[in-house]
Amino acid sequence: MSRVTISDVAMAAGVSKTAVSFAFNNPEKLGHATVERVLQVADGLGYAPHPAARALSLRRSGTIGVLIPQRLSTVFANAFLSELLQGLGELCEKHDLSLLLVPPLDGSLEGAIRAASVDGFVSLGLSSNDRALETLDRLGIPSVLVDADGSVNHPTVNVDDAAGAEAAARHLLKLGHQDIAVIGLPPTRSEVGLTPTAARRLAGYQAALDEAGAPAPQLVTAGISQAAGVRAFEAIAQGKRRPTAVLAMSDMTAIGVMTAAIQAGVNVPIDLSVVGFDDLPIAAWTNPALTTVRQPIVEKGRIAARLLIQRLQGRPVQSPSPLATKLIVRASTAAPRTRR
Amino acid sequence: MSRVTISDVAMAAGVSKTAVSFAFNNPEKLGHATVERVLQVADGLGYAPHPAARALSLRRSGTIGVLIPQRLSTVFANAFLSELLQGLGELCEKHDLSLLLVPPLDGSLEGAIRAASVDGFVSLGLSSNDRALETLDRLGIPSVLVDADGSVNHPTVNVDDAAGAEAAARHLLKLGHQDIAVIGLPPTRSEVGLTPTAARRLAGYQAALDEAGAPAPQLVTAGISQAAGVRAFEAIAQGKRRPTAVLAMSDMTAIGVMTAAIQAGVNVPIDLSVVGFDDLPIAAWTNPALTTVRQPIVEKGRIAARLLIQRLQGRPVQSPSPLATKLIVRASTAAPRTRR
DNA sequence: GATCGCCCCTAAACCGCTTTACTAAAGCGG
DNA sequence: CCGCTTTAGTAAAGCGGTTTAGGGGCGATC
Repeated sequence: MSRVTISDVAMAAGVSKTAVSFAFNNPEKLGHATVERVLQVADGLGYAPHPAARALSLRRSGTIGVLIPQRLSTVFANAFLSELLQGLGELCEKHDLSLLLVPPLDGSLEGAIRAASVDGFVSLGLSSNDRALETLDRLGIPSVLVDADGSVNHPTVNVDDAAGAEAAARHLLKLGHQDIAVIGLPPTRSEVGLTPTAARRLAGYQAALDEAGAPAPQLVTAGISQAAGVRAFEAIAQGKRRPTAVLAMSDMTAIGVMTAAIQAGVNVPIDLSVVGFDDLPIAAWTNPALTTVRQPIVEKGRIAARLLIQRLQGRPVQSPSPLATKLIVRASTAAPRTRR
Repeated sequence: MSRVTISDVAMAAGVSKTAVSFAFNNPEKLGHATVERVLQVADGLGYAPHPAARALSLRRSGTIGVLIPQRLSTVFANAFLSELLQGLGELCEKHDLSLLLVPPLDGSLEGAIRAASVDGFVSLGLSSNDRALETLDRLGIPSVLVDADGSVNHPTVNVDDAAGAEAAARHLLKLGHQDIAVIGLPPTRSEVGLTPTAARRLAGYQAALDEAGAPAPQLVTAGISQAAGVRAFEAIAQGKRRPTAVLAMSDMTAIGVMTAAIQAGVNVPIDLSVVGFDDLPIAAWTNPALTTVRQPIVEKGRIAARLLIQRLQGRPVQSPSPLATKLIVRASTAAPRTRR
């Protein structure tokens, strides 16, 4: 009782395999009556072409992979990926493509890449020296990079992280903050360095602080989860000089910091200002509502998908210029309580 | 400059294709030296077995599909799927499986099912009369159902929706509410009726109301997005008799209702109590924090993945009993302002 | 009446891998 | 030195589709 194959249909309809294939894919090559009959028989038998066989023969799978440098349980705890998938999904559905989530396999992204039956990849947060990129190139799989370094080989979709970060830092400086802590994103995997986005945001913060002659910020690294933010707050709170403001590179981390701060009796924003990054939907709903840097994540997904689809169709593509970011001031930031 | 195949490696290493295959998959069948040499050559050439060819030959793809009855852009606007994917992802990564997102193709789930190269499906929200289920059966693809009707053919993972809903309604009744509106989930696709979860929750609400002898609730149907919640509030507000409380079947919808209510100058919870369903992380962060029914979504994903993996390994599985739900009382519910 | 062209349809090659069945050579006990 | 078991490797047959090249029939053309 194994699967119905094309041969079964051919036999039952009294035609060749070719005819069956044509009936589905090139009906104009066959007489009208034959097409009808074949389709009828196929339907009766419950025939569906085997996707892997089809992919092998056609040299395309109708699937695009989303290369995710972290474990799914980690990355789905942050709505960033959900937003991106909304954008990707929109375009993919329009072009009858499926999305394959490709996280590291046994810790190795390269292994996961090799094993994935996809026509192309949308890769997240890869730095240009990542070996995964090399693997993609060697296998010749078309790829579009999101949140990456500039790459010569691949179209890349980025936002203006530096400008956004700079605006965030300026906002705090203008409010009068001097003691600022920065909560950075960790490297996504042990073997690679700072994430491209993290590097750019850090540079943005730094540029604003330098320009204002502010002291170097305390730098803590934390994951992208709320729990990581809680730990980051604890790390900061232990320091000898308590900052009056925190710049976080992710909304979820910022929320974790707020949670922990409020829990510890610290008033946000009076005693501690907090700024996030991303402007996820939840940012508008926290209490106090989160001041953060908005980046158009859904749009990023749409653009990435569009570029990849264009590449798959053989059309030339070029990277768009970085998308604009925008500081959204809400209630989690205020002037520090006292300036001495 | 096409892809390096197993033949290329065989030729370069001076052995047969069989030997190359063995070197990767059954090294013990070959001399140690040969294995070494083949692997060396393969690595030098940048060889990776073609996934589709492998899938065709092995009759397994190493991928499990997540059957999603709605468009990705819709469904990812609600954190439910993210949570579920955390659970699914956890188990899948452990077993070296990838996840393929399978939304309807041109509106047809069945078409999407046929086209997906997967070893099994985790299907969301399918009612037992859904034609998609029939398709799954005919193709003989192992499946596990989540949030479905009880099914004889497939293991099913459910939560105790009715009890959760009943608890939510009781909570409102105990506070003194009599005029209650229910915001139901819409059918996921036009051709099917009420979602199984929606039906069970509705039954739960109804049971509590009947028991208390409360009047029949006003019933509005709205999507699972915040925007849908906003529209639902507007629909309710237009009615002649304004309810003092709202039971929503989804947190996002509930949040939309709160947004719209507050926007319209209605005080939540004083003038309007709102109860959600799911207890997504965001529910704790809204202002006021949302009273809602907690269901263990991540755990649901874990269990579904575990069951499916067991089925794929040929081990017998049986549906677990429905997982417990729990009413989480926060700040969005209170006694109605005045009882006449 | 032979030739051509057109319409339908098919045989067979191919996509790239796995695996069964088999062979040649080596090892070994008697 | 012979027959028997291992060892090390191979040829070929799948897996289930698509596609190229071509064959048979038949009406139109010359």
